[in-house]
Amino acid sequence: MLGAAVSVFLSTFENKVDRKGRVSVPSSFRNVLSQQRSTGIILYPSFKHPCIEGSGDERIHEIVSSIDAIDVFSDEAENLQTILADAKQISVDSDGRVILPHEFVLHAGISDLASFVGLGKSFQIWSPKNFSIHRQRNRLRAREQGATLRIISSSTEGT
Amino acid sequence: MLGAAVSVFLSTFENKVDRKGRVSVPSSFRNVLSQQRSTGIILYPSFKHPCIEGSGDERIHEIVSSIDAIDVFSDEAENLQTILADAKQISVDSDGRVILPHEFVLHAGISDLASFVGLGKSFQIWSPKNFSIHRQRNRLRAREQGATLRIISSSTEGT
DNA sequence: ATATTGTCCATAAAATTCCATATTTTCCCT
DNA sequence: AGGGAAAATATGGAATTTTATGGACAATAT
Repeated sequence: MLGAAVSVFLSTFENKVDRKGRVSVPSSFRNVLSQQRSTGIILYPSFKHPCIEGSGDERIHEIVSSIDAIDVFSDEAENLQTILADAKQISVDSDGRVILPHEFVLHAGISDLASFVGLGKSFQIWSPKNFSIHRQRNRLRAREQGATLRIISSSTEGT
Repeated sequence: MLGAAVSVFLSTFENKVDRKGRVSVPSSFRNVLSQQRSTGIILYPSFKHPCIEGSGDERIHEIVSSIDAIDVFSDEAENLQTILADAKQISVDSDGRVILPHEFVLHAGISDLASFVGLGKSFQIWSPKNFSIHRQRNRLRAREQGATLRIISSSTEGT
């Protein structure tokens, strides 16, 4: 275990998917999950991208309360409810591995490698090939939209 | 180290990278980090230069809160998440050393020496050769542009 | 039965801890 | 101020632990 314990999902890890569909959850992600007292991980297909969205069950509670907070019959509420309907709770075995549900694997185009991508409070699981395309596109856009960097540097200013 | 306890990353230090990829973090940098209560350091590849960007780990929390402050599905949020996906948290061992991640070493063209360059609130890690080129270019440009520099005085400085 | 799931063991690679040493720097004493 | 003991640094290497990953086996469900 890494001495440093930042409690957010960080960095990208590429792990192998074996013949039985098992794949190791990166150990630093497992640490974040255990800090959240998550019994397992929650997975659901992304509707924006060909990837799997993942988080501890903390995140699901947030989504549930968001739904409560908005109009029950609004489109937004329905979108969020779709997430819940599609989500699955997956248990992590004693060696730190999970089995990715078959439908999700198809949705993400994953075969024998899976990229776990840390996004702070949540993470994504991609096929490495799709992820590198996505990443490249994001980098280009981030460069065009200089605003991003401004936000960061202004919040550092305090210190 | 008792010296001048300046709480910003300052000056440049060239340290050896051993066979295992370990390199000592300059002790004055370590002092800054411990003052910031950083348990480790955050590293990520620079978009602008062939070098590694570094800072204390509080920066990650700033980025995560920036993400929280905006719409989860926006481009803006994704831009910021890209930074998290590329960043790594590295722990500093009891002897004050870190292991530079292989991808970052490649990006920066580092082999057996690494230059730690203090930039105030953050720092960079360069291969000494690339850094000297970079510095030279910066100096030339500064001279051509007349090196204007506006100093913002802090509130305590009166006048 | 047959396929799927969960538990357990084995192992190689990588990371972390621990120890050793040479060189400085700091500090104290006379 | 100078000498030297003590602490701090940068660096090398060894020992130990953690990970990721593959396979065997029993338990379950279809």
